[in-house]
Amino acid sequence: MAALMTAARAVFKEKGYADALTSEIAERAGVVEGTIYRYFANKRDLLLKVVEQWYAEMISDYDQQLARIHGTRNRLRFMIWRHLTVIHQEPVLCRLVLLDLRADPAYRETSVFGMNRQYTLRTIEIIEAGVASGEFRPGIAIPLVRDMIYGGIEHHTWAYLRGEGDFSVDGIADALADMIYRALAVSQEAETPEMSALGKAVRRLEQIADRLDSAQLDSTN
Amino acid sequence: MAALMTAARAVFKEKGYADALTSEIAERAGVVEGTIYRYFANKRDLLLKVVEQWYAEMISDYDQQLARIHGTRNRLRFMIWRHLTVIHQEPVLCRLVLLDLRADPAYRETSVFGMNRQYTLRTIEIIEAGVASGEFRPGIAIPLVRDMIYGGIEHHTWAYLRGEGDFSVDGIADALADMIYRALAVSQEAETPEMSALGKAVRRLEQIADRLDSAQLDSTN
Amino acid sequence: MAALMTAARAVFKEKGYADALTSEIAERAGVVEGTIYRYFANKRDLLLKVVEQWYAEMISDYDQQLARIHGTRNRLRFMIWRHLTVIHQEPVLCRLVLLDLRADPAYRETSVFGMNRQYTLRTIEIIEAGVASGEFRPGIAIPLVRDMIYGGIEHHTWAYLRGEGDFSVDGIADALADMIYRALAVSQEAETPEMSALGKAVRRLEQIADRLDSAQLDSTN
Amino acid sequence: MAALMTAARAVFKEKGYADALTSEIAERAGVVEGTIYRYFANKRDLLLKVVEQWYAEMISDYDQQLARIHGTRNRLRFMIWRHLTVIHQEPVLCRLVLLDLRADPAYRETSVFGMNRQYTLRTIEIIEAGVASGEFRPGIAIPLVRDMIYGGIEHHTWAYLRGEGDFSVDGIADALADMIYRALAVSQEAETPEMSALGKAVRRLEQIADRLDSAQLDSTN
DNA sequence: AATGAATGAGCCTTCATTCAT
DNA sequence: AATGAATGAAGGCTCATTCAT
Repeated sequence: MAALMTAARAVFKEKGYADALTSEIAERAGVVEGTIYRYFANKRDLLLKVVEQWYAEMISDYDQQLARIHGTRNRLRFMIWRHLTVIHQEPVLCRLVLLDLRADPAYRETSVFGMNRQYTLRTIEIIEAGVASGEFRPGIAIPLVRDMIYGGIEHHTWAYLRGEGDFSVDGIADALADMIYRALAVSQEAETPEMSALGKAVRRLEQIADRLDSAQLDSTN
Repeated sequence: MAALMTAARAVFKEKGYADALTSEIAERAGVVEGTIYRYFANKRDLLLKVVEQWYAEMISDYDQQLARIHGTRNRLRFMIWRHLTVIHQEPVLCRLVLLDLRADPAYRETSVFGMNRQYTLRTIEIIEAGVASGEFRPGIAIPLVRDMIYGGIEHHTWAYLRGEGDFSVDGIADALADMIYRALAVSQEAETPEMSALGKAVRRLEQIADRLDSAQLDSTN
Repeated sequence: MAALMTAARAVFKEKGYADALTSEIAERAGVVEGTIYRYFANKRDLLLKVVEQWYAEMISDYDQQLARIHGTRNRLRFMIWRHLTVIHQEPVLCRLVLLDLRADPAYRETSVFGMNRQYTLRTIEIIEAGVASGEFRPGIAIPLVRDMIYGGIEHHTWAYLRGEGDFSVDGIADALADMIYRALAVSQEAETPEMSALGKAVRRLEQIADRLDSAQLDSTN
Repeated sequence: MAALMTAARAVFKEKGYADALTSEIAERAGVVEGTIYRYFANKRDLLLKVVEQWYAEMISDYDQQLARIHGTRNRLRFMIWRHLTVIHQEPVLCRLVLLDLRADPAYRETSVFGMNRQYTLRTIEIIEAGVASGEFRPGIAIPLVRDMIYGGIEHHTWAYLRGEGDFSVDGIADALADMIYRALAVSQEAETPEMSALGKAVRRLEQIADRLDSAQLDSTN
């Protein structure tokens, strides 16, 4: 039931999982507590369904945006930037996933586990494509790279997830994307001042080209 | 009191924080429950003290071992390998830190926060030394590198922390150390004469980009 | 829930507040402990509700009886006599109010505070009416008179409230009513033996008239 | 031990009895907890001794001041004013006596009970002297007067004892002393000749009342 | 006289879940 | 489909007092 999902999402966002009361969720949805159990096996199942829906929204959004971005470096940066944005916008839901779902022994049997796989799959595909095109070295431990990205972001944003201070989505995205790119790139010769400047110019042009693509898409819809 | 710390550590390792009973801790230490509260403010304080002691042991061990290891790459790999080893040997205590301590809003005021800083400080110093010696590039976002290392490890070992399967300490240590090294190392190539021509090309590209940017801005406003 | 209120009242009367166990209250009401907390915020709230109900009973009883009693002196004596009777019949509940409720810093925000106001309001109105009719002096500090009455009664019955000995409701009522009347009456000439005897006779006749009134009321219902 | 008494009095005044910790009392006295029990049977005994000492100070002070005050009315007012002053200056200690000592079933066996007797004895003696000198009526229920005074004051100052607002020592002393005086004073008027006729009328009324009483009894049985 | 470490019993409260209506 | 009243298990914490040294 949509009203229950909406109510649950709101309450979970305000209170977190443990402090969210089924009674409050029911009240906000305009039903009695017992009704929850007609649609959801238990409170945890309700959380699972809420997070599932959230992931579905995110994945769909990723695909739309990613379709307009070209170049391994840009796409990689986008994935990082987008994930940082999610954390920045929904810290409480992120905490729920990290603490209440991922830590559960049954997490792997969970639908959210699968959706998270999908969620990070784009990053892996970008890296694989980079390897295939020769832009990245062969023999890279790709899952480990994925963990460096997502784990690095998670680690870096824990204070924010805890409710302390803030962080710069763009700044972190730039620095992290650069570092990951360097770790994977086939040669490291690029670091003369001229090559660095060339890289920047090329990236600018690519971004402009992306924007032109998007503009075209928008005008045709 | 040592007996209480030992007992608490054992019970926390077996049951986790929430499922650890103060009554069981007291019983194993051979005292009554009330005695716990002469030495510790509450159950959480007991956890804090246990983790503190554990960190102290680890930090001391690190320093002893690190003194014998030379070379940036070796030292970096050691830090990674050692952390992986800790997770491999004490997954439950690691979970406690990750889930029960780090997520707490008061974590920053905690002694464990400070010890964790110390714990990762070695890694930061190694990187700084690498930069100072010219082995690593200048201008590296060192805290972010730290987060890639520890967050990457954490992310990679979550299944194990959850109690699923196993992981290869040495394999991960090698792959991760290599990746981090590449991300930080200066380029091996020297500057070539043709680079001056590159500079000219770059400047031309930048001018094109500027023109395109201006054109877009005009049409969208 | 009525059963819980009944059970709670009984247990509070037997054990006092601190020694009353929620488990026993629940058991006597034939429900489980948790059920208490569906109807009452906590143990103290339960006490509050029990005392509230008791006050409501008393106030209603007062009004019924007071309607049949005429004459300032008689009405004043009735209020005193009735309060003494309450203490005589329910010493433990009175102790609860005096020690556990009235001493609480939040007492003033309590519903019982308001009901106690109502409870003593009758006395104040009787005195006010006495002043209005010229029977009592003008300029009397009425709240202080109320405190002399209720405080005097309380002070006088503390040994009984403590469980020691007994006291004569009628004797104290007579003596106290007389003293209060004297303190308030407009002239004190009445104290010749003849006037004293006259007063007694008149009061007897008034009481008989009251009884006749009541009898008539009863026979018409 | 004086240091313990001083420390205990301070802590009791700050925290009240229940919230006063023996550990804090010991600490302030510069001894360890166990030492308390060398001088006092238990925490309650410590409270008793502290209150005893306080009463002794007060009684001595009373006697000094009372020696200089003459006239029944003045002496009575002084007793009232002095008691109000005590409450005004030491509300917490007063609460301790009222709630923690007086309510105790063993209060009567307590030394404080006796001292409180002494404390109020002065008031009783003043009234007795008033009766002996003919200033007050004979046949007064003196203990009840004492209760009206001390109970009235207590009732009137409960809000203050609870920590709410303030009260005027002098204003209340005046009003209460006046009221008590009126309640006790003999009538000012002398007997008049017509009173003998009144006697006859009274006797006739009594006879009517007797007949009515009998009639009622007959019809209801 | 003083220490100070150890005692130890006991109860209020929570809230997801159920199931007869 | 919805109600909503009832369930019921479980555990951290306190602090005055003791007693061997």
